[in-house]
Amino acid sequence: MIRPLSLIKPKRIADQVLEQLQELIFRGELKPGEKLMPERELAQAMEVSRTTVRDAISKLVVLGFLKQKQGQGTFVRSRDTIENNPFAAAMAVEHAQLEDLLEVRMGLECHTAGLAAQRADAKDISFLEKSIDDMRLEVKSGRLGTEADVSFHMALSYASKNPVQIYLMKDIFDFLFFGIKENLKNLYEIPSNIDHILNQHAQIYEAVKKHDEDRAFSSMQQHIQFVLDFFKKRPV
Amino acid sequence: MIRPLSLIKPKRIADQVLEQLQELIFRGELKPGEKLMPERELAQAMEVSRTTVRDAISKLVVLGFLKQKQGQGTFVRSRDTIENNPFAAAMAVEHAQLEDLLEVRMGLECHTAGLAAQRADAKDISFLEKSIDDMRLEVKSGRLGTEADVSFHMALSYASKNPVQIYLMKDIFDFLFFGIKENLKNLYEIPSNIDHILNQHAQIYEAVKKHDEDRAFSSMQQHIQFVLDFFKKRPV
DNA sequence: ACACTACAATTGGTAATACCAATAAGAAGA
DNA sequence: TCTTCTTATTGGTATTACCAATTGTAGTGT
Repeated sequence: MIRPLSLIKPKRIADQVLEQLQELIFRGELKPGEKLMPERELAQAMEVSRTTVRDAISKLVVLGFLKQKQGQGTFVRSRDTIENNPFAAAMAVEHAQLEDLLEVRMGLECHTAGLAAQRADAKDISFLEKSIDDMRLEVKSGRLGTEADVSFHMALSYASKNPVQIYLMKDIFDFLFFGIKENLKNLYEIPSNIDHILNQHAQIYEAVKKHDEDRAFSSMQQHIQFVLDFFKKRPV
Repeated sequence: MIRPLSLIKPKRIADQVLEQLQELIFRGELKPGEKLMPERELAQAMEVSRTTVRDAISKLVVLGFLKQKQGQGTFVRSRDTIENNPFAAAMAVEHAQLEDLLEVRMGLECHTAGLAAQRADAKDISFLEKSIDDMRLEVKSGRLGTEADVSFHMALSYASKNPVQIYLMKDIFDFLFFGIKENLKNLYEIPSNIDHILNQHAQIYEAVKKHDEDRAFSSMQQHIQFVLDFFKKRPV
């Protein structure tokens, strides 16, 4: 046989069920937050076993499309939070806490701050400065200031001139501010916290500007420790 | 109730099974390509139902850590492709260098070493020790010793008790040792390098064992700096 | 009338068992 | 020796029963 025809696909039933459910979600017929039919009803409606339905649902849960709660039901989850985001996946699978992520940031960003102090050029410095100013403006105009906060940390990553570092930080903050935005609100809603954060940013900025590696490191350390302490005292 | 206690975790059985399997894979006791025990045997060995085992395996398949073949078995899969490895994606998209990745490791692993020094228990210590011994054996038997090297760093991650950290490290080493293995050969092919690395591992181990956080940090710093220097002098 | 308790219904989670389907390896036959 | 059939192994599906968490409601007591 020289030219094999388009090969037959082994039609696993669970995959067919998955496709149907996925299509419902993609088309928007099942909207985020909406509750699915019970597994038993789905199985009966599609004339397959509940085992198979659970298999399909289970995959969609891992992929972040669905969320199951025993005793309540299965719900559609807004997908943009987890799309291709390694941290979202890690946090979901390991059911990790926010503090775990902050610990990782502690390692990553302290080192980054040190690198930034070594390598920052005039452009980087001005970006950092602008982020601090923007955050002040945002807060004064009544908003939370989270966007400018992110800008500051991203500017710092860019100043480190390390592309992998930049990539990772982007993933982290995407997750933080689209995945668990609600949790972070607590931090920003307290005015005194904003002042502390602004001061800490300013200290990091000064250290980077003076190319003081050690001080940049320790300033970042204090900054993240502050956030860490806040969430340890205030469990979600 | 003023001070809420540490809330209890009703861990689902399937998740516990998943954790065990994942740890075997992450620690390198199950190597890529290797075949798992049949589902029926796993269920019997853990004294759970096959349904539960399948549930756990199913998740690991979706996550890309396992691959099932009907009639053959379940096999360990390395997540070294850009589809499911964030670092492979970052390196490819940003055309980053190996040194960039090592810089990120510098931040992540130094901090991790410090945490490990604080939190390591007897089990962690023994895993670290075993990894060093294994690496000596691997080298004496003519092999490169890369697998035991990875095991050491993964054992350190586990000692930090931070799930996000563990997950990230797994991704990094999957990429390093199955994505760009060729580049790393240079490092291991020089016997004196192996000696240095073994000594550095031993120093980290001692520091962790004595719960000396600062020394663990600095030992890891020296270790990664050594590797970094090697590749800077010997561009790929 | 209010608050609390107890019970029942709903729904996802686990178990046990049987059988189907694909694969590989070995046995039987040409 | 090669082919073909059988068989054992192993993942995939189905069925049924029961456990566990959640919610709502009816009942009870004050």
